[in-house]
Amino acid sequence: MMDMNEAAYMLRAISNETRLKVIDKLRDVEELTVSELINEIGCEQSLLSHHLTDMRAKGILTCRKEGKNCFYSLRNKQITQILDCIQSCNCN
Amino acid sequence: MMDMNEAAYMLRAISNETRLKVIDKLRDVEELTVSELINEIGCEQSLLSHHLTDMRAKGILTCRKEGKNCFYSLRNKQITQILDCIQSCNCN
DNA sequence: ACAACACATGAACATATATTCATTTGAATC
DNA sequence: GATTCAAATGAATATATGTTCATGTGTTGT
Repeated sequence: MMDMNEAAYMLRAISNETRLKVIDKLRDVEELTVSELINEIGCEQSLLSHHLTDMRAKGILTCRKEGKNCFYSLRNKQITQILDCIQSCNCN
Repeated sequence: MMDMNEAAYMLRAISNETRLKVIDKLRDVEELTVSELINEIGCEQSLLSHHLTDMRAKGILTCRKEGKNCFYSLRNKQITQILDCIQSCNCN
């Protein structure tokens, strides 16, 4: 049987508007810098940074540094399926 | 584009160990009483009741009263796909 | 060396969520 | 009608999560 505690932990790590937007933005592109994400999402720098740091710590994102920039990408693209899931559930 | 705020709201409504267990238990059966859920999950009555009430309010569960018992079921079975999703992501 | 840029960090605070405990409600049984 | 059972509710508390603001760090360009 599945570890529901672990599952809940991972779900909590993405159950936030900003975080879902990050995942959505990274859906079809390989990587984006923090600045690009800020512009796309329209979120304050510090707030986004906190979210990114935590998502990285939880294994949802990875980042690659290059000069001044930091390129973020999804560690596992499969996570985007959850977006499709909720949508198809139309639990609204 | 998808409403990420709404999506996050629904995800938050299930991002909890007990709640995921409820969904999991209701996966393959039509309905279960609160007492049955308590036994299956091993959760305190009041705590489970709070979760059930909230999940009902958020449209994840429905319930049918019959005598002393209350039979809970998933409003939309599709929500169980999210469990498969997280599992296949093996984000752990 | 200094300024500007991209991003991270930490502390403080606000808000949301989870948990417990005591009590209540309604239905069934005696 | 008093007791028992199934479940819900409310208040109080604990814990987690989100947000802001000020500051720090490393890098680039001058």
